[in-house]
Amino acid sequence: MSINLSTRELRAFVALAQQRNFTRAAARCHLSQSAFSALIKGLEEHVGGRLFDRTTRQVELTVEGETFLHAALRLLKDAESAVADVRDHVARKRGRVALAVLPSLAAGWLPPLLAQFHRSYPGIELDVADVLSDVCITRVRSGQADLAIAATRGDAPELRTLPFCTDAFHVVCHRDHPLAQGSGPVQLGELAPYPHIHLARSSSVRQYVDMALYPHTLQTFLELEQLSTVAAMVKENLGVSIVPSLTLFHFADAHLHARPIRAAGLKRRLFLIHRADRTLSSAAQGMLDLLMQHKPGPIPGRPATRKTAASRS
Amino acid sequence: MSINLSTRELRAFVALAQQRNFTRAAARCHLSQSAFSALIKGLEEHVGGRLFDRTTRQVELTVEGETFLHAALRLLKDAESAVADVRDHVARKRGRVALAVLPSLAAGWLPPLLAQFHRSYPGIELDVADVLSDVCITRVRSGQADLAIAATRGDAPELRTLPFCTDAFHVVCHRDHPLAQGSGPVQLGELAPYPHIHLARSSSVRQYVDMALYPHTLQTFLELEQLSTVAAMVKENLGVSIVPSLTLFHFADAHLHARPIRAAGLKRRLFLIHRADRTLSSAAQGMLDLLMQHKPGPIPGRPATRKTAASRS
DNA sequence: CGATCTTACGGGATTCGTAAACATA
DNA sequence: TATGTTTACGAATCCCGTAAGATCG
Repeated sequence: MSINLSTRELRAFVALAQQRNFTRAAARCHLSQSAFSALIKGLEEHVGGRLFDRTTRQVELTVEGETFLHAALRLLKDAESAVADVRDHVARKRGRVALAVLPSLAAGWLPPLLAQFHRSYPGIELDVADVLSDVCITRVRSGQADLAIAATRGDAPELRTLPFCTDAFHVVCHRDHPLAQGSGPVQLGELAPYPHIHLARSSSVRQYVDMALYPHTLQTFLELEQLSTVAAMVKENLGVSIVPSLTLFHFADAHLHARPIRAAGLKRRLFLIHRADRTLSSAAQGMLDLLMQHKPGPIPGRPATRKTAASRS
Repeated sequence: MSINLSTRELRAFVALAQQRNFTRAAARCHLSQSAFSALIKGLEEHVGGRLFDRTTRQVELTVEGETFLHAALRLLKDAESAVADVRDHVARKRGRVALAVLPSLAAGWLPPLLAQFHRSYPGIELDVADVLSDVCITRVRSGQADLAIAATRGDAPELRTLPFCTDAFHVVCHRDHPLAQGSGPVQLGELAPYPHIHLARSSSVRQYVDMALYPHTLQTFLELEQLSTVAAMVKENLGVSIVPSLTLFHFADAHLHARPIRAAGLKRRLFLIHRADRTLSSAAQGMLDLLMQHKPGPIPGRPATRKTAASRS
């Protein structure tokens, strides 16, 4: 019933249809003329009818062969492009990688890495969602993202969570603020007296700080959505703000001052998350390798140089 | 470089992609599990990358495999339909036959045969050109028609001409005309005294008659294009007309009378013509067989019953 | 430990190439 | 007769199935 048909047969058929000569077509297929003849004969039996009219002097397509020629050409083209597609994807000449990354990393640390990735694999489409941790994880679970970098572990069984890096906190203030006197680390307790400006959406920062200060609390003066707004407010000396060290690039301004906070355990851990039940595409694996090689170092804004690559076998 | 890919491999791939289990997929392909495993392995080497992630417990498509699955499904469908196309054409379930037939035959003798052909092969499209001999032959030479029935031989080397039948001539006149006295054959000489109505376009008739009468000639009274007009004129008793016997059905009328003409060599020969350098399509061969089996007999309007079939091996 | 995929290996079918037979212009 | 296709046949290759090995849950 359902027959077997190979691209070799199709190529032989097309060669003969074009050359109209067994000997030349056989040579083009790197076959002896007799093997080629047998191959065509077999193909004709497969498809169930003669495809060529042949005398010793002339080889011509039959009407049926002519209709088959069109199909054969298209099949060959499609088959070759299908295989080329797979090869291109494996070779990272084509493909797509979708990332879900915390906004703090997405704006500061990620861009140069994406640029590097794009230089290496210019054919790969990139899709970055700069979203908060739980959305990052949701995206990976649903398959919308291949990789996520989030501040929480992915606890679903189908997810794999790799420790990525740790992020400390800095306090930022106006250069005229009392805290701007020194440039070294400050104790968390020193911050209590001052009005604070918080980033509402990244409530995880708030939780970390509250936990570390307990039973003391900070004076919340203002809650904002955007880090850049926080920076503007601090620049007006309306208060100080505790921010993840990786977001300090938002506060690179002559009127602002930043100091690291020294407090036991006051740091957040970031994780790289992907699905465990589906291997990463070749392109996504390449992205993972690159990200792991360039984890943010302990000093924000200065990439670590030691290699901690995880490579596919 | 260019690889070999067979529908067997594709079917195996699709089976595994759907079953996600080597053992079951192997069974579906009527293969041992080990042979199936090797086949998939070979396919993966062919396309140049892993298509499945497999542990002993789970078999899943890789991202690359998923893109390949779409292509594989389409390739299989196309390949099967291509083969089915050829088989349908060979089995005369589909196809097309183009005929070029003299108008005399096309209107009277051909229609019931086409009806019979269509009953036998309802999927075959038919194209009939009712044109004069030289156009018939031109159409076959140019490939516009598969078969022609014409009054002249096709003398080009790429044409094959089969004797088809001979056609005598009748004289038709009004029932009140002197010639209507008898019903048996008339001598050609008996016609000379009467004014004649000729069919201008089928000048071959004229040539035959002139040749047979030489050195005498007929009194040409009127030249017309359409046989039906000739019939109408004769019905008004404006003259008599010599027409090929096969066209007598145009003159089946109570007011008209027809008598065969007896004259040595006064008959035209009809030929069936097709290209010799291209075999007929299966459908056209079927048509040829049918036509040859039902050649018009010596008495017009009554199909011959003896079989003179020419069959393909 | 059980289910499942992979590897090893002998036997069998397929396919190849050389050479002779055959066909057509 | 010369060119080109088909047939014949031994040899190499490929593919299949059985059985043992490896791996994951």
